[in-house]
Amino acid sequence: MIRLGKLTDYGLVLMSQIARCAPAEVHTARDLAAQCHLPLPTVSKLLKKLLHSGLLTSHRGIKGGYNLARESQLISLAEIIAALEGPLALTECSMEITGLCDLESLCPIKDNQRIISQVIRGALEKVTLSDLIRPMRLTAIRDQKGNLVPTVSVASGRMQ
Amino acid sequence: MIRLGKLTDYGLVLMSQIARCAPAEVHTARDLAAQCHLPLPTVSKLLKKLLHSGLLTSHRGIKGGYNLARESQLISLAEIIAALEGPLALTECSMEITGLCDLESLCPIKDNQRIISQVIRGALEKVTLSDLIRPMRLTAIRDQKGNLVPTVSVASGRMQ
DNA sequence: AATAAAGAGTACTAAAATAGTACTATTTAT
DNA sequence: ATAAATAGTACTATTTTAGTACTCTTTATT
Repeated sequence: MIRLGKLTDYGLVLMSQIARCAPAEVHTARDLAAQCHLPLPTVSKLLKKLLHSGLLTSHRGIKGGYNLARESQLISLAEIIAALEGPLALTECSMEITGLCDLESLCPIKDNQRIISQVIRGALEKVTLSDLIRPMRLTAIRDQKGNLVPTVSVASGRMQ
Repeated sequence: MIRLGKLTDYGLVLMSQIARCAPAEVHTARDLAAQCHLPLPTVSKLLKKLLHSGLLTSHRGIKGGYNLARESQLISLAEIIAALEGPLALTECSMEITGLCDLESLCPIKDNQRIISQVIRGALEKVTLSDLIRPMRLTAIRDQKGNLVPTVSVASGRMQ
């Protein structure tokens, strides 16, 4: 329904993996790639992006690595997704094609995008990285078929 | 931040255009294309999808056209977006690549996707088509720079 | 009954964004 | 001094998306 892109997904996995460990522990790109079963170059690329967005800190050289810039309760999904998806890509409507919009005084596409983005961002800002990893460890339950299912009660409970 | 795709955007514009008119009025694909400044084949394609999802009704033959299947207050953005984006595309993780997930008992990608989809869907279900068109007509305000900005107060007010 | 206007359905093509890879430079603890 | 790590850039292939064309079926009007 909403496309997040593989890379964004990978990024969330990486952030979760870091968040699950001790706060002081640093993580090399190589270790994270192995733990998450992802290709190393891709992991490096993602970690750099997350670093530039201020969600991670890094230490270079031997014994270097990455770590969370803040506690996991203070990092929202909105931030992580925004860091990886880039700033909301405006449609080309917002530029020079002004001659087309003669009937409406306001461009409806622009407004729709703005409203929807705001709604989604509002929802994602209320869910933190710690919410994302908590149900996986504590509140996983089994459904009728016996499959483990993480209860979303924590995340969705905060929404309303 | 969240990619909706041009076609989904167009679809929202079409639905809004229909919703703005009198409830009994039928709309041909040709008229909608002209009113929204969109190519006719694309509009046809979108209207068919919306029809199949039960959001529109259609009448064939001359004097035919499309109309909303329900009142605009009863159509949520989640429905429209789901109709146009297709069902949430599961990542390939959910299938036969089971050998990779030996360390974790639960696939973290799957869980993330499920949680995020649920959060976003929950937010979009609370916003209706009538919310989408209302701020454009009634509560548009001007910001510091004098630009018209639709107030999202209606939509975001319903969220919490 | 004929006709024209509308939707219904299918298949194909082109373009753009995404994902992935490779390579080089720089930093730093041992 | 060296090895291990991050930092940065550029390139390529694949996939998805967007767009188009064509044919069939239905139906109000004349």
